[in-house]
Amino acid sequence: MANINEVAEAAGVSISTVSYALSGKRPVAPDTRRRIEAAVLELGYSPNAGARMLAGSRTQIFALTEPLRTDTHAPTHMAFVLATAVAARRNDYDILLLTDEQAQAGMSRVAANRLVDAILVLDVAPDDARVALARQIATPTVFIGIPDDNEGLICVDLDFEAAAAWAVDLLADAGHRSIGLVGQADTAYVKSNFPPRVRAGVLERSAERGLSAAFGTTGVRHTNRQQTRRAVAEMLDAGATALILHCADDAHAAVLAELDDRGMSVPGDVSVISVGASFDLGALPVALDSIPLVPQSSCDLAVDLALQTLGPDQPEPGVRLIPPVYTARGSIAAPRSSEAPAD
Amino acid sequence: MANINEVAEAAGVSISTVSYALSGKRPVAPDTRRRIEAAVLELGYSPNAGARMLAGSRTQIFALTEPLRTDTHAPTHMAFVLATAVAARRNDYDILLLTDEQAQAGMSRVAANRLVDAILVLDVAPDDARVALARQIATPTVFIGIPDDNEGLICVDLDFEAAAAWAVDLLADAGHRSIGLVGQADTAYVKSNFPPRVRAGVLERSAERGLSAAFGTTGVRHTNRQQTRRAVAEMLDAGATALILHCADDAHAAVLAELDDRGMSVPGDVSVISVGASFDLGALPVALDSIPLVPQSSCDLAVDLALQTLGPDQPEPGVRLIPPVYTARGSIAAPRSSEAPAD
DNA sequence: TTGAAAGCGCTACCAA
DNA sequence: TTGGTAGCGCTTTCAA
Repeated sequence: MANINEVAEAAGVSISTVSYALSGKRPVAPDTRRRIEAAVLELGYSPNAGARMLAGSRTQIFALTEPLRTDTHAPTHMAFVLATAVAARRNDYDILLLTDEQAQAGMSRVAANRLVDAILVLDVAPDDARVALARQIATPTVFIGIPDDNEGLICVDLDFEAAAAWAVDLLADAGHRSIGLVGQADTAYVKSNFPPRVRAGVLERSAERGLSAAFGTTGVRHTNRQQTRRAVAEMLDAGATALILHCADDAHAAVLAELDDRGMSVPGDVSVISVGASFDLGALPVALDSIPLVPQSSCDLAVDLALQTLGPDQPEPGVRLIPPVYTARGSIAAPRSSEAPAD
Repeated sequence: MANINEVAEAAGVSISTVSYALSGKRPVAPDTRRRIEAAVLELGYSPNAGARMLAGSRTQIFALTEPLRTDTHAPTHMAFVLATAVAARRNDYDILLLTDEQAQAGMSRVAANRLVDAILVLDVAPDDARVALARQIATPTVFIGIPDDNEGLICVDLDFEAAAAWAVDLLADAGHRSIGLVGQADTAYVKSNFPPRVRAGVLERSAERGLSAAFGTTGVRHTNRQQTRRAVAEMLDAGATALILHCADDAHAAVLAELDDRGMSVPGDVSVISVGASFDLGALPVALDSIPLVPQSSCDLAVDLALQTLGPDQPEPGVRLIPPVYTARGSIAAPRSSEAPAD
C-alpha cells in the first residue's frame, strides 16, 4: 500500500500538495494536479483511514444502532438498514453496525472512542433507553422514529397520522360511512411508536368525518393468519364497507384471502387502502391504493441532518415529519349501497 | 474527551505505562495499575480509535459484505448479520456494513483504505463476483457460504449434505420407503449455493438406502402458499409417507396446513423433519424434529478464522463444514402400513 | 501556487 | 518495573 509520501515523490511535489489536490481544499495548478492524479492511479494510492481520522476531524463513519427486538418485522428492518447505508455512501460515509449487545454499551463506546461522527438510531421504541444515552454523549444522534420523550432530540419519521387521516378522507370522500383498520400485531402497539399514531390518525379523522371505525390486530406477536381473517370477518359483518391496512405483507395477503373466500371483490364489494407499508405491494393478487412508508425518504433526511450537525450551523432539535405520498391503483370505489354519486 | 496524556499525568506515570497497563502487553505493578485504572475511570478515558488504527496494526473492525439480493430470505439474513456482530463483539471487533452499492466497490475501498482488518462475506452465490475480488485484495477474507470456485479461499458453512443425508437416514431407519423433499423457491437453486446441496444430500442418500424421493419447490421467487400445498399434495398422493422440509417459515406453516386439511396427523400419518431452518420452529402448530442451520455456529467459526489470519500462523485455505446437530421432537414415527417394528 | 513542519493520540521499541 | 521517544500517515497552519 502506497502512502502519501510515495505519491508526493512520484509526482515531484510535497505531501501537502498531494493532500490538497485530493481534498480540493486549496487550488492546485492543473499541471501539478495531473501529475499527482497519475501518480495516485499508478501507485493505487488510497488515503489511510486511521490517519485521516486522527489528523482530520472526521471519521467518515456513522454508527447505526439497531436493537435485537425479535418482534420487529425483518424485511422492513432490512429495508431501513439498507436505505441508511445507501444514503450514507452517497455522502462518502460508511455504516458501523451496533446491535446493542450489552444494552447501550455500543453507543457509549463509539462515542468515547471517536470512531464515528454521528449515530443513527433505528427501530425506536416509545420508551427507548437510547434517548437518555443520546443526551449524555457528545456524538450527534439522529432518531429514525419518534420516542415519547423526544425533547431536544433530532427525530425523523413519516407523518403516520397524516397518512392515516388521508386514507380516511379518501374513503369518506368515496362515500364510505363505516370502515375498519387492520392494524399490526398486538405487541406493536406497546413496543413501537408508529402503530398507535396510525390508529389515532384513523380514529380521530373518522370521528371528524362522522364515520364509524373498527380496529383489529393481526396476532399476538406475529401475524396470525386465523386471527387476521377473523378480525376482517368481524369488521365486514359489522357493516364495514372499506378497510385500511396497516400490517405486514403476509397479513395483507390474509386479508385479501378472506375477501376472496367470501366472494367479495375489490373495490366492487369492499374498498381497500394500504397505509405505511414498506414492502412491495406488487406481489399481492390485487393492486392496492397505498400511502407507503418509504425507508429511503426517512434515511436520506436522517443522514442529511447527521451531516448538518457536523457543519457550522447546527440543525434545530425537533421532530421532522415526512409528508405522506398517495398512489392510486383503483382499489377504492363508492360503497355498493351508497347514496354517493356513482362516478 | 480525555487523552492518554491526561491519564498519565493524573496517574503520575508515563504514557507508555498507561498504554501497557491497558493493553496488558507488559507487566505493570499492581499499585501503578490501580492508579491508572482510577484515572481512566475518573476521566472517562477511552483510547482514540483513529490513533490506535494508525499506531497499532489493527483497526478492530471487520467488514461484512451483503448483497442486496431481493430474493434473500430477510429473517435468515438478519440472523446471520446479527450472529456476525455478536461473534465480532466477543472479540472486541466492530462490524462495518458493506451493501455493495457499486458492485464490489466497497470491498476494494476498505481494503485499500485499511479501514478493516478482515472481510466477512455473507449470502454467497455460486458464481459470486466477490471471489475474484477476495483474491485481488490484501485484506483477509472469509466466506460464510461456499461459492463454486472456492480454490484458495477460506469458507465456512453448515454441512448441508450431511444434514440432508442424516434426515434421510432417520426416516429410512423408521421404516419409510418413499419420502418427499419440500425445497426452497425455484430461484434459490440457481442463485444460492446450499439448496442444491440439500437436494443432492437427500437424493443421493435416498438412492443409497433404496428409498424413492420426490422433490418440489415452494414458489417461483418467494413462498407461494398454493404451490407449496400443491407440491405436498402431489408427494402424498404419490405415496410419500414422510416429508423433509427445507424451506422458509411460512412454507413450513403451509405444509402443516395442508396436512391438517387432509386430516393427517404428525407423526401418525406422516413423518416430518425440518432441515437447515434458522428460524424458531417453536412458532409452528406442531413440534418438528429438526437439523437446523445455526447462524451463530457459522459466524463464530468465521470470526475465529478471520482473527487467525491476523495472527502469526495463517489458517489453511479450504472449506470448513460444520457438522449438523439433530434435535428430536417426536415428529418421526414408523409409517402406518410399515413392516418395521412398532417400537 | 507550493512547501515545511507541527501536531493528531496512540503503540512499541530501546534504555534504564 | 518504568520512562522516553520515534514513528504511524495524514491534515492544516504558517511561510514563502
